[in-house]
Amino acid sequence: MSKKVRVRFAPSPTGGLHLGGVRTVLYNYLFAKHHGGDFILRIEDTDQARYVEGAEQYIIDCLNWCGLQPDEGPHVGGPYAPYRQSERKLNYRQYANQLVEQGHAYYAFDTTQELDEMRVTYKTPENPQPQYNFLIRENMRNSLTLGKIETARLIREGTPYVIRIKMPHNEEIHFTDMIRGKVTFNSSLVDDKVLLKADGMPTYHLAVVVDDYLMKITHAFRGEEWLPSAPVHILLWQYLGWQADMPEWAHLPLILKPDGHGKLSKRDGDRLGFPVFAMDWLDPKTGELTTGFKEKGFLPEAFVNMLAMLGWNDGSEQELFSLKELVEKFSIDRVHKGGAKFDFEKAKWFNHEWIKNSFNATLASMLTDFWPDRKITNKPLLEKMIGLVKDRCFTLNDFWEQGSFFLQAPINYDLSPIRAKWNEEKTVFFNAFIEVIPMVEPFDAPTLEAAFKTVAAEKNIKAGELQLPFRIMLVGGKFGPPVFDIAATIGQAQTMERILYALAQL
RNA sequence: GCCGCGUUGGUCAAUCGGUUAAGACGCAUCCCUUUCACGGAUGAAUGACGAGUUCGACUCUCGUACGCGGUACCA
Repeated sequence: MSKKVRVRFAPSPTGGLHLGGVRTVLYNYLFAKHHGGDFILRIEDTDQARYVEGAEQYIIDCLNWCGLQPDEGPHVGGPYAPYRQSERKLNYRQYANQLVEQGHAYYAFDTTQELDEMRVTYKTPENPQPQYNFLIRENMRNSLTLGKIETARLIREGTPYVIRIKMPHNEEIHFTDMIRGKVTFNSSLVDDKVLLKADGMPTYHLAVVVDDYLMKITHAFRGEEWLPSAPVHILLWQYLGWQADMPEWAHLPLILKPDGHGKLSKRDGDRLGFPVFAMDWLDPKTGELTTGFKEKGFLPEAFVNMLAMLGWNDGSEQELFSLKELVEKFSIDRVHKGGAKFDFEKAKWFNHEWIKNSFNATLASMLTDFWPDRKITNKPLLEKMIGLVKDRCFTLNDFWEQGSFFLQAPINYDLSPIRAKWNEEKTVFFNAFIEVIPMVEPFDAPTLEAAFKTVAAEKNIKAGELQLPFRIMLVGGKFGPPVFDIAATIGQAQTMERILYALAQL
């Protein structure tokens, strides 16, 4: 019997959840669910310096919005609790000590200052960034150079120390990545990474391995930026004697900035005017607010759909997928190796498609949530309005711009396009038309249009010349769905009222 | 510098040795529409470069170039 699939998403609560992060979760989730497995959320909050209050809840909120609910996690519990690294502290030291006893790791007493000096001393044009490696560790203050007695003394005296992995000299380390195939590294080129920090917290390297083992993770997905540290993790799995349980790895391609090159960052969004976070993120330290896709008026389904297609497709021409369909069709071998540039125009297109395919009633309740300050009491009217304007809305925001005049009389009228050509005949026409409106039965678009044309013919004016004025009277500008649809939707009273108001202005 | 990973139109991308190299976004033109859009149609635009393997290479191999990532007591 094959073991059950268990994948985890392990963010560090240091700020907002950006596109790359959400896509990593998504692929984790899709893979787990596709194979009938569990999706686990683990919080990696060992980085005290960058830990941000509230970021964990924010991550959970984002996952909820996207519909990617974890099966296990700090807020839902599970058999391997706790799911926060900070609450698992004791475990890590135990394993780090084990590695030291086995000779795969050692104590290092070098101060920050000493490390800085080392980096300056050994810096050459050929080696601009010297590493704490098999060569240099011979010249540093660690248990390898100091000897047993001195090491024991320093520890007894409470000298701060870290535990570093002892990378072997000139060994081939290779592993199979589910996306990239076989990847090979030479151990001499990897430095002696710190495993346990002076404060007793593990670094990411120790923590992922220990946590993945203890939580029985079977598949590990992470960004491509982690590929260079994979050999450290592979070795740790071996040294700890857990090789048989090592998860399968998948290093996901990066999401790149639309212009130029490089990883997409928060700054790019600010600079180019689009969100890079799933939801609004208010940084409590700086007070800076970064807008999210949710608040920009994106449907979660569209957001997820768009992200899924940035680096994966099912090989067919289909582009629109629900989360359920994505789960059914996802396959890891179809994930791309190369990074993809983010394109906000395409993202909006996805949202537009999802808006068009959503029911009016669904959109109506979304909009009432989206506009908490705009008291919308007339739900049937809202739904009718949505039906008429949704084809032209790319985000939830657009609905107000495109359809607010259905819900309330326009505040600003731009009469300039008709003012120049205005004349007495037109005033006469509209006065006559108002008389007719109460008699139009039923008050629907075709009947009203017929009445409009009849009056125009009686008054000897071309109906075409009257349509633009009529539109502006109703909506305040040159936009919106067909005029008679608008009139029929807002009703007789509103139609007359708005004509009278505009007539007074003219 | 070193190591790793990449490279099909402007962007997302299909192709798993043989096609006129799909499709989508965006762009352009036309149609629809006496508003603005949506929509429909058409079009321009692609295999980084150089060798090799092969009857045949975008596809396999090698090299070059370029890009990205890493090179922290950050993840």
